[in-house]
Amino acid sequence: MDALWNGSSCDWPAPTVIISDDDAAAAELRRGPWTVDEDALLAAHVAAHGEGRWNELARDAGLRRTGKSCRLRWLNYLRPGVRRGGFTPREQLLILDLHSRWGNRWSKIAAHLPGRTDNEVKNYWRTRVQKHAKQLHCDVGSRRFHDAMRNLWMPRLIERIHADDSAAVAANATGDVSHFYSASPSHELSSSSQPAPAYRNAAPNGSCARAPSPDASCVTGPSSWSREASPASQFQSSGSTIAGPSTSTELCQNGCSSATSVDMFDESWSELLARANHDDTDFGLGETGDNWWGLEDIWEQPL
DNA sequence: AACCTTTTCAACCGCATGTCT
DNA sequence: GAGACATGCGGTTGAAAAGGT
Repeated sequence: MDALWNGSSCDWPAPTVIISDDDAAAAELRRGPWTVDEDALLAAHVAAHGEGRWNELARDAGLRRTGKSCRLRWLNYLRPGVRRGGFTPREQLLILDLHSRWGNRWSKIAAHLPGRTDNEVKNYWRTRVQKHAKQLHCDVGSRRFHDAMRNLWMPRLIERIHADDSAAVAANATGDVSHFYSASPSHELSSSSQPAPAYRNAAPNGSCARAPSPDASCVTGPSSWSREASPASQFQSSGSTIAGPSTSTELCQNGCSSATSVDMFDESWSELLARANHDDTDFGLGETGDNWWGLEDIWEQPL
């Protein structure tokens, strides 16, 4: 295989690779980071011809990329509504909850986080959550770690969510956040009356500035509130009275308007470590079944 | 300032599944 | 039904950025 760096108008060039001798003139495919020109080309062709048939699109657009690469670039970066930047506390809470239910079903989890991609969720889990499990000297699938999540991190997230809500209310001087905690599952992504999400301004400290992008903002297009129908009904609490959002969709919808993004682990970790390192602390939990830290349980806990 | 280590995340890979002929 | 091709998914990689010494 013959790889070489191919200069371009981008900040950094992408290498090209010869796939096989049989592919003759069309054999050179670019790999690595996408250039601004490539992004523009891809976006223009998707706008003109729609998504799908990626191999054909790549060929027609003159992009020396595989169809797979084009699809990935579009879905993870160029697609309208893609959000970038740190996860809000609500999003973090939702990820923890949904992962406890579904495991590494990243695309399924991401589907409940408007504008977030499976890649982002997956990266979050691997870099943040697994890192802290490692610090605890346990596996993310272990009871010990689940208990730590349930008793320290998730309550902290909820506290933070409440604090953010209160701050938002104070700022808006409306004095009413009851809609945030409505037990009704009617708050769906497709709501046409959804106000412009505040998350457009929520990207923390330039976290979206790394990759070459034609778009300086961290949202590449219109909000994706109505992007898809969400199976929110499966998250409704099972008849119990809960203090928080009744559905994950609701949780995320509200969370996406949160203006802050903080890794709550960082805030509570010294405490967590102190407790966890004190022999085999079990955090005083009894057996709660397979779903150790589902949202329904968390919301019912006194803070 | 220079070097080294760690963290982050975009992009790639292989495999599974779906769709078309 | 079989084969070819397209698409989607989850795991992994590697380079840039950030942090530490």
